[in-house]
Amino acid sequence: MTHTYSIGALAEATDAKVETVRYYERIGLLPEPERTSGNYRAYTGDHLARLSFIRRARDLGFTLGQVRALLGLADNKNNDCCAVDAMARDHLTDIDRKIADLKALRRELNDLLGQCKQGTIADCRIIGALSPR
Amino acid sequence: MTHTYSIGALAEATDAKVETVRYYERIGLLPEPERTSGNYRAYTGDHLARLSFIRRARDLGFTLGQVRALLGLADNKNNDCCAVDAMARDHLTDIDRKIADLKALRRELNDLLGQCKQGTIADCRIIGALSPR
DNA sequence: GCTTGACCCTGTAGTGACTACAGGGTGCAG
DNA sequence: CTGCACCCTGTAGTCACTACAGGGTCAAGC
Repeated sequence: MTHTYSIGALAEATDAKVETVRYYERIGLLPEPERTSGNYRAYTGDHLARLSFIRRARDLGFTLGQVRALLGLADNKNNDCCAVDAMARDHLTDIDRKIADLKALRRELNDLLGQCKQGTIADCRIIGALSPR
Repeated sequence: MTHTYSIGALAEATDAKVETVRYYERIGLLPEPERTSGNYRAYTGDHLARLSFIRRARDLGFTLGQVRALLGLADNKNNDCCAVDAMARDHLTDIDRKIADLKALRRELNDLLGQCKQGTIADCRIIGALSPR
């Protein structure tokens, strides 16, 4: 007798929402499970493994499209590792760019706050910076 | 005779899309302009100033809700500056948190890539890290 | 067996900030 | 006049969820 999971149990085991699990099934990322006599979804350990993979990859910031690709690669053990490598490297490049953008943004806001003298809007350096010159 | 702008001209002047300009009008962020006899929107310099403000604030990462609040503050020159200040500070806190999150993510991906030895999926450290233990 | 509350189901729509498309009208240079 | 760029409205799509409506199922407790 193989152990099955309800959708709530599967969601809890993977720190996902029930609705998210149903969403992943709808978009084809997670295979449809068998159903109980009451029409409840009955997930297996394989579903648990797959969903864990998905959530972990999402936690690492991969898009669902990328997750789909990673799953495809993982499903065939003979695939070359370099495609995974390349995806991770591309993703790292994205992350580096986002960090740089955020740092530039932080610098600019800090500058504006540094000029802020506490008064009325008429004197406000931040509002002034947003307004056309 | 006051100068007016077509939607295309306004969009170009503010580095926005035409569709975005219409979107802002629909959500009430940008006031509806007069129309030409051909039913084309005829924007004024005031619209240009307001849209410039909006785009600039978006560039700084403020949400549209925050932009709406900033516009409200800017519209009354007698408002106290501290509300603007507080919004900018909150935003800075958000940015700091995002940077920290991205850095943690980068560290983790770097670790995984560092362990990557180039082989098949069966040996892949990244796939291994994503798969349940 | 009945009740009740937690959980499940499907279908649909909403979030935020855009973006794209369909189908049709306007303006103007050539 | 023609052709092309631009305009219009209305609707739907993107991404990754998230929420809600209305109804069914399950199981513990009485």
